[in-house]
Amino acid sequence: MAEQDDQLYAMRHSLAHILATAVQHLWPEAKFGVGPVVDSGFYYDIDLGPEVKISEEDFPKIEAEMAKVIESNLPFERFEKPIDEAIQWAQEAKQPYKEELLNDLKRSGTTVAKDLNAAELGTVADGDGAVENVSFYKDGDFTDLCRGPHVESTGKVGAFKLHRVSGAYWRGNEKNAQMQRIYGLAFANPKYLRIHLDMLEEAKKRDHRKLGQELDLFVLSDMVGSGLPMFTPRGTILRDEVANFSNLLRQRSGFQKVWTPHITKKDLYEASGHWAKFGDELFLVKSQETSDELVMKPMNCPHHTRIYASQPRSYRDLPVRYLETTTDYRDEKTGELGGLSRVRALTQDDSHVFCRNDQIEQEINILLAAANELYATVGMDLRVRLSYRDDTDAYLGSPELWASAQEQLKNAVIANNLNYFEQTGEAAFYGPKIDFMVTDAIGREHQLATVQLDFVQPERFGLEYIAEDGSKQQPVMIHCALLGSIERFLSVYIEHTAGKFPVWVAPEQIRLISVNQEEATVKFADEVAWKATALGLRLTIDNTNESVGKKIRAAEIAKVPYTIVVGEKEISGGEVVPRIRKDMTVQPESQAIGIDEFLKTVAHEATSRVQKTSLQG
RNA sequence: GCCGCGAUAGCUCAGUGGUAGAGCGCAUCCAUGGUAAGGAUGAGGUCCAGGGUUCAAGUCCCUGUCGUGGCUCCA
Repeated sequence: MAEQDDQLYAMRHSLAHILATAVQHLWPEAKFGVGPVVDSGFYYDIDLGPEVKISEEDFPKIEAEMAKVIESNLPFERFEKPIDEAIQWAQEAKQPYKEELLNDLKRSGTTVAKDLNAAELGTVADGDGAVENVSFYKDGDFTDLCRGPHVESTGKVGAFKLHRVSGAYWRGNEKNAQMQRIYGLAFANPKYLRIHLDMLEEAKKRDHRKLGQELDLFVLSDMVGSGLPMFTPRGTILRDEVANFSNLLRQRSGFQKVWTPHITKKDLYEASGHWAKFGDELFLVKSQETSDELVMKPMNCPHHTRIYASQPRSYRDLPVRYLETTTDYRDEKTGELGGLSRVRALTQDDSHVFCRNDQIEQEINILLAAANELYATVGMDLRVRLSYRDDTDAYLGSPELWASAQEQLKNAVIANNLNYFEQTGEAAFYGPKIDFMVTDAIGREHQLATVQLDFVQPERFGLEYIAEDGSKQQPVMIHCALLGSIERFLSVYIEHTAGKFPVWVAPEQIRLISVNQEEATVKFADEVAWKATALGLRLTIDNTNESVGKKIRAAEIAKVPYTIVVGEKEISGGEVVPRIRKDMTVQPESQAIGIDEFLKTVAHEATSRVQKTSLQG
């Protein structure tokens, strides 16, 4: 496996080189930046000067040129030059970006600038001092500075396709020149490339922004503003269903709902420390009546500490568990906004536990069990990352407290049979945390929520309880949102399900299609609707003057779980043959069932939140 | 925030300086139907907003708004 991975890496690297070769053939003035291997291919950053703009329309031309290079199957020739000669080469070749890289290599043995923080970028400087020699690769007429490895000749590069072009700053710094980044996809053979392209195609079909439009779930408006989606009746059902479930999973363990206002004096965040850290992300609100400086709340924990601190607490009162599903406001950079994944008004299914140190494990246990059940119910694989502190002094709280807390987190994770991995140095400065990573139906992993221990806010807000011995002690805070933000969760969930929601979340659970508009049909349909509503079901009647075939098609497109057609047969027999959405059943054929029994079964499926139907099972 | 691309009917989109279009949806009428599109007719437009160029701008230029791809992967 590792050998194949190495081979694929060399292929992709070689393709970046070939891309550069082709670009040089087409635009001899091109200045080249870096051309690394990435997840599913490679890219190359290229500066063609302010005049030339490469667009996707140029891809066929570039691909054709690349194909020529590949066809000629020229050997990749590797050679080394002393660093000073290499710099001279870059000057002669008029490659200022390469020259800059080489000068960095000469100076520090790495191209990663110190101020970029190599560790943070996930790269390690590969020399601890100045380098003496650097390597080059050459394919026929084009020579490129490159560490390699490359495949032996240009013919052995597998299957590729240029994917997109975008702007990128030289060395990721917006103060630097903007270059054009050409991305390519590359795989060992055409089959794997095909599979990847199909996956991208599938992801496009499932795009929550597209489905949100098609299924009438949420809308955006120029007049409301960027990053401020509004939810339609259907979308609001989705929100309510998932939020209610998330709440239920905690309310049964003693969490109590609280409510806090959406604007607050900024003093609260000065006390919590958020003002100093996130001040520029807060929306400011001006009072016309008082001199108060208010902000829209960006989070809820400081408020919850105020409720906790509103009365003296005994060790007997702990844990105190608050739950609030509420909207927070954050002024994100406009370029970061998109669909529901990143918004400026985000609704958190937030909760905070205030407990004693010795209660951490038990409390984490409750939350993990809830998360486990939530993600099992929505059918997403869950694994967690235990994020611990490292040995630096960047953390607040005593080392003993940290050690104990980390152990308790781990115990709880093990007790819940969670797939986990541990990572040091990933903790927040105020406490260790558990990150939830979920995998969706097409294999993409998303981080949705975290459980975080917090030793800092209790301190900053002077929280306390009276211990058994009469002394004042500081509680620990546990932050948890199971869904994360509802908007972001829905963006993932809509794509995970491709809009085919299970009965419990489906905005419309049953659609009743009338065969005609006769009085008896209308009356029967109304009776069924009445019964369904009494059972808490969401049923709509399609009594439009259209053909049955057309109405069924409409129900299919709306991805309604159950469709029943009602005409004379059903009225006289009292039975229906439900049309079951394909993903919900393993049985190809549907069977007739009494209408009351049908409704009861669906109602039961909704309350038990199953993904598959038991009908005709 | 920065760079690229885009915004035309409710939706998806065509329209390359000279009379605003199609399909779907919607409305009306005919057909009264049986498990993925029955037929006909019709209504529907601030061509994102503001400014400019031009005899003439949906179309070209500038600014803004909104959307979208990227700006993290290090020779």
